[in-house]
This record gives sequence, C-alpha cells and structure tokens, in this order.
Amino acid sequence: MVGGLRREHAGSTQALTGWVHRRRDLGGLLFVDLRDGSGLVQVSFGPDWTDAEALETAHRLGAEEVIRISGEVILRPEEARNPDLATGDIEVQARSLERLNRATTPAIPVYRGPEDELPAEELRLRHRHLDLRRTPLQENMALRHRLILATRNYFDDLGFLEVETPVLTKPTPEGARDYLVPSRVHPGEFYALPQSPQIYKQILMTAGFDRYMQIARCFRDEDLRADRQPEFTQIDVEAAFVGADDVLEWIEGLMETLARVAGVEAEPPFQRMSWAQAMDRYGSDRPDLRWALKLDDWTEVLRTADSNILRGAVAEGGRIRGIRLDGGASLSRRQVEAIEEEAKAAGAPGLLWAKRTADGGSGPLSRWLEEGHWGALEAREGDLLLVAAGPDRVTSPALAATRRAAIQALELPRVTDHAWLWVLDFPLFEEEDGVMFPNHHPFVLPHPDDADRLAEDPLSVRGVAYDLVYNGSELGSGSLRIHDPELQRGVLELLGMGPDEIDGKFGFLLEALASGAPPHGGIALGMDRIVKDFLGAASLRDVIAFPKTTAARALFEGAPSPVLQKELADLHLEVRRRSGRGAEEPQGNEPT
RNA sequence: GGGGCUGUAGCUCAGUUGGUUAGAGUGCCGGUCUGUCACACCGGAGGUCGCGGGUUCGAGUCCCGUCAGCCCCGCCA
Repeated sequence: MVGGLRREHAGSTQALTGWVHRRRDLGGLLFVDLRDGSGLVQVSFGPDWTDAEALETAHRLGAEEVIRISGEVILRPEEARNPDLATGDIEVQARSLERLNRATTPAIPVYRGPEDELPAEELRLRHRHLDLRRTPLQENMALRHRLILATRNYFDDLGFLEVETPVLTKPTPEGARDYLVPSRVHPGEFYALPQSPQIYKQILMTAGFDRYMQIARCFRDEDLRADRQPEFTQIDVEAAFVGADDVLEWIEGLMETLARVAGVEAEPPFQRMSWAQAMDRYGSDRPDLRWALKLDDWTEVLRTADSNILRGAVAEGGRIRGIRLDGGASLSRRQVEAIEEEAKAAGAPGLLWAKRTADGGSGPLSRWLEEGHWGALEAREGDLLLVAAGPDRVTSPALAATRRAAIQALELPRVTDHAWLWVLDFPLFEEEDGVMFPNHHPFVLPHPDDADRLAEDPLSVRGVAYDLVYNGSELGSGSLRIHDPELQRGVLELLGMGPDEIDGKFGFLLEALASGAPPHGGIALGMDRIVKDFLGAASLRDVIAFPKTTAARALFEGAPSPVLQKELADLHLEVRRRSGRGAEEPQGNEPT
C-alpha cells in the first residue's frame, strides 16, 4: 500500500498504516519513513500541516512502532526528491497521527544502512519476527507464494487434482532416517512423518486418480546443509498411463511458467543426457552446464606414458581422464595445488598435472610426457592438464571437484546463466560393501532394454528415472514406477528382503498393485530449492519463513524441548539420559 | 560421528608480544536544529570478553573442556 504511492496520487488524502522504519528529526520539521509489506514512503510532520498533538507524538516515535497517519500526498519540492526511492517523488504530509502500538528497541535492526552487515544468523533466527520484516525476506516469501500459486494453477489447467496424503504414516526402512511419532493408544508403536508421499501417490494411481499433484511437506532426520532442511516442501506429481516424455514435458512447461514468474530464463525443451554421459563428461550426475568445460578420456594416449601410477591404474581396469585448461599454465603452483586439494577432498589420492611451457613442460606429470603425448592431448603452449587415473568410482567425483575448482580459479566465462538439464537412465541399484541399495527408491521401473539382466547382472540395469538439474543444483527427481506386483516383489528380493519382510513392509503396496494398477510415473521437485535457486539466495533459510539451524533446532520458539514426565508416560516412553554428563536437567517435572 | 571458521556494548566489528582504566561505528537516552532521506551537531548511559576449568605475579589474548551459530565430509535425493 504505502510502497505503491506515486506522483499521480499527489493531491489525494491517504490514511496509511505501517511501521516506523526510520526517523529524521530536524527539530521544527521531521520525517518518518513509513514501512509496510509493500515498501517505504516518506511522511513529513511540520507545524504548518500537522496537528500540534500529533507533532508532539511524532517527535517521540521510536523505531518499529506501529502507527496510522492520515494526510495529503504532495509532490516533493524539486530539490528534495529522492531518485533512489520508488516513492521518492512524493511524500505524505501527515495531518494526524495515531500510535497503534509501541515497540521495544529492536534486538536486531530492521533498518539496514548501505554498508551495514546483516546480524549473526543465530540472532536473525532467534528474532525471526524482526528479520522477516526486512524487505528482501518479504520479497522472498512473496515470490515463494507466487510460485506455489502458479504451480497449482498450472496443474489445475492440465486436469491434475491436488490430493492430501497423511503426515502420520508408516515408517519406511529404506532411505533417510524417519522422524517418529509415538502412539499413545498403541504402546510401543510409532508413526513416521513422511520422507515423501511416494507410496501414497502410487496408491492414488491404482485408485484411479490418474493425474495427481500436491504441495507436500516432507521430513528427513538427517544432518543438514545450506541446501538441506529437516522439513521441506515438494511439488509432488504422479500420473497414470504416461511415459517418461509426458512427465518431462509437463515439468518443462511448469519450469517455463515458474521461471517467467521469477524472471529467470527457461526455454524448453531442456538438454537431455544419460547418467552415464554425465558421469563420463562431467564426473557428476548433476553437472553445472553454465560452463562448457568437459572431461576427456586420455586412457589410450597416456597408457604408453612411462608412469607407474598411470600404468597401474589402467592395468587394474581403470581409466585415465582429465581436463585440459586453455591458458591454465598461468595459474601458480600454489593455485594448482589448491585445485588438487579439492580433488583429494573428493576422494582422489592425488591429481597429476602438467603445464605446457615454451621450453617443454612443468609439473609432476610432465616428466612422463613425450612430444607425441602433448600433441595427442592437443595441449598447446600455456595449457594446463589435470589428470586423474583409476576406477571411475573414484575419479569421477574427484574430476567433478577439479572442474569446479578450475572454473573458479580461472574465472572461466559462463556460456549461459541458466543451464537446464535432464539426466536420464540412472542405474537402478548401487552396491556398497557387497550390499545392494536402490539408487533412488525400490519402486523405479527397470529400463525395458535392461530388464532381462535383472537376475544375472542387476548393477548394470538402468531405471526409467530422470533428474531435473538447474545450474548444477538438483531440483527434482522422478521415474516411471513398477506397476507389476511380481516384478516389484522380485526387485525387493534383489535388495535382500525375504517374503515375510516384503509383506510386512510393502504388503499394502503390493496388494494395491495386484488390484489392477495402471502404468504410472511421476516426479517430485524441491520447492524450497527452486525458490532459492531462482532468487540466487545463499541459503534455504532465506526462502523458508521459520527454518531450522544446522543442528535442526528452531531458535525462535525453541524446539525441540523436553516434555513433562506425565506426557512421556502417556506415550509409554522413558528417556534414557546420556551418561557421563554432569548436572543434566531432569527431563521434566510434574506441574505444581 | 569427524574437520574447519566464528563467539568482545542492543547490533556490526577492532583489540599488537600475555601487562595499567577493554575501544570504534551504529543503535539507545537527554539537548539544539524547518527539507532531511545513513540528517547534522553537543552531551550521556551501556561490558558475565559464550560458559567452565587450567597455566601465569598477571588472561579478551595461551592450554584443555564445553555450548551455540555457520560451512564442509560422512549421512541424505
């Protein structure tokens, strides 16, 4: 309201409410910047147009007090206009002033000067009501709202139905740790908060809701990161009688729509790449294609180099891959070693590197390179080669980190600011310590071309699965699902489950599949990440009204917290205190 | 679970090699001021140096532990 006043309102009388953002008291004359969700406007108080009583009150206003003023909008004197303010051509000359509520001095300032740093994150979270008053956060929340609204409208137009699914659900054994909710009525039994509505939406498919969507809250009890919160919001989508292309096209349309709302570029169709290609060319299943830089396979060229490291890696079935950086020889030894550190942090034992210089080469790798090698590697004077040798499992993450670090070190130019990508055909399973895990979840449809290898070589089987990647950030993940109960049972068996376990954990799903389940598939998109990435925000905390800390605490309201002994007893719970810590608070006392 | 960074006035920060009474800006309180927009000027109040222990004649500063926030690995799509 106040932020929308413009010169065409001059001459009108306005009644305005809002917060005292800032005050400039010149003695006889005083100015108040009045703020509400829409922005700022300058209100002027002076003896010639303000009631005496109102003027007196205005001199004593404090920051963040809530006021109502009424007065005339005037065009400011030419020399007193403020071009930095949207409402800077005008001001409101207050006739009357009513103080609607006082305000204690804010614990953290809402006003922020041009060179003021933000208060500590801890304080911003503890005093969230004040932090949220700031215009940037108001705008972030507003964009979030518009994106959710646009999502609902988009799917509504396509005939999708939003169906709510339970928040009190059944614990699932796979995937992340569940948040558990004890049952009062059933001693020793627990609900789980959903990690996603995955199984419910598949049951909705078998129930004949052939186009489903939901803005769904999901919960995962895992350690957090800047892009991970314990509770988060998904755009959950599922449809029956569809192929992967249908889902991809719907989502491309959605992203085009949402991007337009946010002022971001998204032009379908998005580039598509198999998981295998992504790993081969970029070492990552979510490559950031804002930069063109790729990995090269130099196994054939370098297997002849007289290096034990290289020969050994190849002899053990590994590959020699690397990155050639145009002009990379300009990096100092220290800078190259910093890149190597990144590769090591990503799990590589080390990085071999060589600079092509006027008098040959330098760097650990160069002593093994002969003239023919340089040529075959297309290395010209001034180039830098960064090489990793070994199994892809090790070198891919290392080279992905190398690529990121090199891009940063050389400040390579972007080829686009908005890189959209579909990564397709993820492997169905991965193996860790001889145990098979589902790469995504156990309901992904095996690729029809690979399905006959399920029994003898399951690790080579791809799933009909797809990830949406934007600027190197995974925005969503989905797949076609298994609708044949026998195939589903077989996959669960491959994961090491016996018949009883399968029936106990997934019996209700198998029963539904057996009742005439249509072929179906879908996707889930991370709403919070979409807002964050569209805004270019540094943290998910800036797009969630009440986020948790990295230790999963809510600082504003103080959750989690101990509960009364009686409440525990009602839930048939007993808390075992960690030993070895003195002076621990009792878990809770009976109310007196 | 592990690694790193940070913690000094309401807020943002400085604080030397361990040394006297811990500073600045801003905010707050009081005053002057009719065109400011980071208003200006004068004056003032404001400190559990996160917490606990240790070393030392002496600790904001060094050591150990601990708590909190942030970033990362593990974990997690």
